Amino acid sequence: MGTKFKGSKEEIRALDVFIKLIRAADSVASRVESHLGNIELTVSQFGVLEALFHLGPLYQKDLARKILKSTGNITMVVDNLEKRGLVERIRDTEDRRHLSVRLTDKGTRLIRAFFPKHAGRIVREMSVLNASEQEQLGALCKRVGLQIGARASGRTTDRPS
Amino acid sequence: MGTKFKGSKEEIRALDVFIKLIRAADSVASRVESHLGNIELTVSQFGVLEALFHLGPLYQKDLARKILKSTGNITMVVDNLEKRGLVERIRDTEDRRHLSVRLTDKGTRLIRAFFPKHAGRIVREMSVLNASEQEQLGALCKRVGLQIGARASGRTTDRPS
DNA sequence: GCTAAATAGTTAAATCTTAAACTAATGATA
DNA sequence: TATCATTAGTTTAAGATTTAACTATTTAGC
Repeated sequence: MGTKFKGSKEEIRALDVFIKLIRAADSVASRVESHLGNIELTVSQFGVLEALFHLGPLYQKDLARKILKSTGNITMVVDNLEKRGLVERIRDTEDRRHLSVRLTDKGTRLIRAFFPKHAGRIVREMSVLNASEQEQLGALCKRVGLQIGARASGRTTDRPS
Repeated sequence: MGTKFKGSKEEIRALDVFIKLIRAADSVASRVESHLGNIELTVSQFGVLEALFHLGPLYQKDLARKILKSTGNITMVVDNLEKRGLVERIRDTEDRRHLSVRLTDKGTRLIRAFFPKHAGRIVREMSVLNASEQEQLGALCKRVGLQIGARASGRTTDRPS
């Protein structure tokens, strides 16, 4: 990237990788997510539907951790999905503090019809790398992401698994 | 990650790399940027100061491309930096549509004093990988980020360089 | 059983962000 | 020069996000 920073070899290398990592993620994500507008979903809304689709009903707390957003934000995201009849909240009878969020039939139909296109986009994005390169990238990302002493990812209490 | 998605080997691999890439970038960025609050700068504000520090005066258009934000957003970011006396706008006499943004002395002192700490954080983040691993990661990120047919990164007309 | 601490979720205020409409300036073309 | 298209930047409206304060509920210790 164009950064004309003068520092040690080590610094230059680290800064260069950092910016490439950030830009790659941003660029891939925005291409993959650019079609969400077609079904009137924000990235967060889609993330919630996707999580519920693959994992089944989840508490809002767990949704927040999954999509890397604050619990305050989840309240609004789920509100908006609920207004459109795509998900419903169910108060847990065991522990009444918990709200379980689950897909309605309408929500299930939407995500089931749409997810394959989404997955296809991701496959296409990643296809510039062959299988072994993809695995290398995944492994390296996992290591820098996990980082010893990693803090809350800026939000809530996310801990990449 | 916990995604219980059932698909082809290829799909599973691509989705897995995708989520690892997004999460790594998010997690590293939020740790590196978490200290910006100490000097009362947002991520975008810091990005502008850093770009001006390393590249010299830039037009707002170029700043937008550099920090991956819309030109509308740059107007506000530069407004806020200008209010604090960290940057100044200079109308280009050749082409009066352009506004050149440059660091004031105060802005230069701030970024000069602060940047080394920032760079240190990045070096520390990346130090879980050795030099050759860092270079591998950088090269792989560059390839997926550039992607053939890459569109606007969601904003304006950014094209990772 | 009470009380204190912890947890899940909501609300409100502040900020950031974008998209789209708009203004101003430039360039191209006749 | 008159007109049309393009470009840089600003403004506005709508929405997303976070933090912190708040409510409701549960758990643990006494």
